[in-house]
Amino acid sequence: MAKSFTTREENYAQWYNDIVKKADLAENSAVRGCMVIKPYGYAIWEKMQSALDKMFKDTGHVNAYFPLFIPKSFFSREAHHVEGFAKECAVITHYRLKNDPNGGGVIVDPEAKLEEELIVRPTSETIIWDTYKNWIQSYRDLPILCNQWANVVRWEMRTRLFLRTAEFLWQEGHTAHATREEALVETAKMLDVYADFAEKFMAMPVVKGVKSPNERFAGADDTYCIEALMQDGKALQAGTSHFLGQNFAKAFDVKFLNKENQLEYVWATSWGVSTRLIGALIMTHSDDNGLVLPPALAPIQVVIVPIYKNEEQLKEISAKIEPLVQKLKTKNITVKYDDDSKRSGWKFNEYELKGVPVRIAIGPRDLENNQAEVARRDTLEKMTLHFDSLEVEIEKLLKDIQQNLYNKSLKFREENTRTADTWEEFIDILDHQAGFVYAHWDGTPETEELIKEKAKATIRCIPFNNPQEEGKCILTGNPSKQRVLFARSY
RNA sequence: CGGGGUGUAGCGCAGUUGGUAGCGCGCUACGUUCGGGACGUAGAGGCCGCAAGUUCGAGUCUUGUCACCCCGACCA
Repeated sequence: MAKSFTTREENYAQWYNDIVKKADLAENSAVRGCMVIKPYGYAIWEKMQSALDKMFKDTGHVNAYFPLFIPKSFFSREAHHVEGFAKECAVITHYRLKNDPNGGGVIVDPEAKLEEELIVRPTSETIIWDTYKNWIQSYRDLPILCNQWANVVRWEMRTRLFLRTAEFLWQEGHTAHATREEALVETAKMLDVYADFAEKFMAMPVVKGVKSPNERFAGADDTYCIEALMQDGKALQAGTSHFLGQNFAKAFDVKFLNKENQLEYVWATSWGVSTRLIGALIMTHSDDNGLVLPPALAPIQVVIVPIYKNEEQLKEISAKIEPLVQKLKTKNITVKYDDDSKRSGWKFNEYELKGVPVRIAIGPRDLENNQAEVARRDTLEKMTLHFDSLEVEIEKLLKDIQQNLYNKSLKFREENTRTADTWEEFIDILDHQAGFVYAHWDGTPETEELIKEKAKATIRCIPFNNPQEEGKCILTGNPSKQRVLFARSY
């Protein structure tokens, strides 16, 4: 493994790539900026999907699917939206190829030019609001609480596996409401869902807050977000929930008749999290031995490695293990019994690289004493347990690992959250300690922009329930009412 | 689009003053091993990114070209 994350040196990127590669999560594809998610990486995504999907259903949402292609004209209807996304859109101009009359290959048939170009969705607000227009006439049609699991394309200049790729997988919720208040409640509710998911499943503490106007989603009135701190001290936006006001309703002319028989524009929200969360998971927990997965999202929670010299011993161990595997399975614990012919030492390393939370090793010595060696991935501790107690102990251990990972990350975040009162202090922290910095800001977009330019740090969010305190802006010295959360970020 | 770098076996790399291609990992077979990435022996695997030029001869020199990577610009 490249280098300890605690050094926070510039080769953190190298270290990150190493983990992605060695844990067999993903690789760059032949298509520039696009990523191949390998089976093990995808299995983590599936765990995330199923947990999130259940949370969405529990809050009254349903799944639907909308087109991959969006007519160009839809985009220009919401001015801010088009401005925000125009620079990174993939555009479809033709619908046919033909044999090249001058040579072997095929060329785009110039006669097959589309009358109106199609955009490959970078996000689906426009196509969905064009659709919602037909679904909504009266207040009785509201609310609409839809989610879609989809892929989107944003033609980024520079990409990094999971964190920023040209195509990525995500879910996007799009809701329509009769009142502003109801839409605001929805926006906050879904942010809470994301925060719960991050903390309970990913074991990753997050700061909930609202984005400054500069950092707001293109087309939103407000953007709420969860911000997490990675082990190199950089912040990562892990999820967003947008209050879209009536912007899209107005752009797509979506009105409804209220109880008083008056026409009103519909209120909207949208919210999403993506495969970027896998990147967040890697950068939150991994150590120098590789990936560390929280049990709640680990595709394999327990791996059992037999240690044997010959077929006969293997048979003996397998017979002993079989009932344990069954028992763990009935407790909904995902177990892999790896009786592959690879050497045990090789397997130990392999499963550590892959972040499997618990490893059980069992050999002739253990058979004799009716015991097993149990190793936990988070602390790398090994213990010898009575074989008959394993079923109970493993279950406890998984819970304990989940909690320990959360506690560890929370402690890391707390130790790396600081306050700065002067510009010098602010820069010093960013340069030498990184992490989150609470500092006063005069509240103007111009100052925010200047700080970004000079310090390469952005306002990650203005936390909810942020304590109000008088102070002076670290850059301009103008009066400020509160500290906001700054960091350098991904 | 700027600045830098790299293209040689599946992967990671070496290749001297130009002389016709090698190492490590991995792979295959057999044997010995097996409690923290084992070892031995024998194998398989190459249009040296592509094209043109210089030369008796090019992985190596020249020119062109393509691709990828890193640093910026970009990133709701």
